[in-house]
Amino acid sequence: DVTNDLDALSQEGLSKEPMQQEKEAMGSGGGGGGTSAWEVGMAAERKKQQRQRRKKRAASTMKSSTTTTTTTGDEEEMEEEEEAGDDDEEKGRVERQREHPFIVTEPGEVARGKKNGIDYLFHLYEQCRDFLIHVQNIARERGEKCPTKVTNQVFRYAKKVGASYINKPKMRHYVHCYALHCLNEEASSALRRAFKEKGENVGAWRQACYQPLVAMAAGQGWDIDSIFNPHPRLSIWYVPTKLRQLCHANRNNAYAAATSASPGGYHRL
Amino acid sequence: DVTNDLDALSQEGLSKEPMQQEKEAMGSGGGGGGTSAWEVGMAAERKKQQRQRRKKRAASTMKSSTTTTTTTGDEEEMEEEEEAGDDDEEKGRVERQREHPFIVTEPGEVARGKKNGIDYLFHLYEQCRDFLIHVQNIARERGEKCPTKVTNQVFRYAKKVGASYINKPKMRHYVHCYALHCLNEEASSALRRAFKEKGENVGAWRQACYQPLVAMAAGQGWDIDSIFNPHPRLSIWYVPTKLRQLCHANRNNAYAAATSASPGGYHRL
DNA sequence: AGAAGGACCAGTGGTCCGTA
DNA sequence: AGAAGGACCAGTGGTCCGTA
Repeated sequence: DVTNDLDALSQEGLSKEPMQQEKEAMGSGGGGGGTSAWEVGMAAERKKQQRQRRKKRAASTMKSSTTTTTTTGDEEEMEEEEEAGDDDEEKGRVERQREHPFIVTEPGEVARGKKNGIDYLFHLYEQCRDFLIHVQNIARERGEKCPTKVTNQVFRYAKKVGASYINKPKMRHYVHCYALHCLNEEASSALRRAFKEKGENVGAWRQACYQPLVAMAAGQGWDIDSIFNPHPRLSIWYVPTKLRQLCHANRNNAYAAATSASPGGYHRL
Repeated sequence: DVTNDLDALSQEGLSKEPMQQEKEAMGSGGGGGGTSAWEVGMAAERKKQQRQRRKKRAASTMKSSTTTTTTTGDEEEMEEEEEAGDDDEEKGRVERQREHPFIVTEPGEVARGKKNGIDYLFHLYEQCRDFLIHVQNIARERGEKCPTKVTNQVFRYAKKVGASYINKPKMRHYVHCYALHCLNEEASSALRRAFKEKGENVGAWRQACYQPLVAMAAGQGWDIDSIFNPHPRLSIWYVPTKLRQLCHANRNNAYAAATSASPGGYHRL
């Protein structure tokens, strides 16, 4: 009942075709307030990206790919003025819709071509937080138990209110990147600029986000939970397994180093 | 590896045959310190209850009851000096072992006959807390995620270290009784005395434990979580569904009463 | 009838791997 | 090769109901 039009609207044009059926389901209601600084920054981009939204709703029978047209990945690094592809409609194919892949952008930068930027990625985390708050309010109203984290229930709610571009594997995949952004925006921004500069792909940037977090945890006895939990926007996210493991491994290494600091293992005695 | 002999030992003789195989598995190691006030109080009772512990380990094939000997429930309200029944061994049956049922006892009172008292019930909750703390320590040591509640993992751990008399359905069943004990020991004790006096069974006492808790929650806007969470011994237990529902129902009733307080529903206008 | 607890079940956290 | 996400799976919270 409580549909979150605001969040859905703020999406407009950011991901290239984020929600065909969802828009239809919600109606494309006129712009409500609450526009964030980031959304304002994005506004300039929007005009050139407001098309392609029809396309048959992904039929559930679609899975049987009749003619395997080997689509080579050449449309990837397209020039920015490709004028927003109606290429899908051209052939009338019923395509599997997915979000455009992320590229490493610096803060404030909008991804061009069929790509999404990192500001957009982080925005998804804030949308999830809003969805969680809605789910919590509904639960309290009904006297049901109230989730403290972004759970399956929250992802289901996101889908229900039309944010089909939000899904669990994606959000879990980049949690630690968002964590760095929350905890040390300076460091996060510097890392993004550096990786953009080097022309690194998203995977490389994502990997590089771990180390600064481990360093922060080291200052808390490698207790990553004590880093996540006190932070209001981060505490609602499960600590990623790999980050937890990295912290643990570093703690053990530090301990091993400390206990064999002097030649001959002096500290062992 | 970290076996919790202490807790297991403190059980000695309280439940009649709490752990036959478990004792064997753990060895009946000599008494370690850490004896609680309640355990001291119980010590006098122990001498008369230190037998019956052999009995074949409950065979897993046991389920097919060959000769259905209709055991009538006459041995129930036995006199207290029944001298601790070796009756099981007498017939050499391979019986399904379970804990003796609870009876309503007043604080400090030990159940006689094949019964367990309420102090013993509450002691089980404290054992679970100890098990949780062990599980948490192990998790931290391994750098794994650390439970904040008594989870399946904790019940599994309890079984592993020999506390087979602890199980999830039982602990969940009486959580709110333990909650009242934690939050208002005076009220809890008074209720126990009253229900023992009236000769009520455990089920009736258990039901009666809900209302005082709802009344406490009412003082917090019927938010039962705000009652459980700040309490160090209670916060590790999930709020029982029925208690949550009762609080919600009472909130709604109170609201309905408030909005139709004057004749003719004045407040509605 | 009253009660203990094995065992089941719907929905979870976690992430792999078939897909594009 | 790099990436998005449907869908699976082991183990969870919750408690019913066959058992004693």
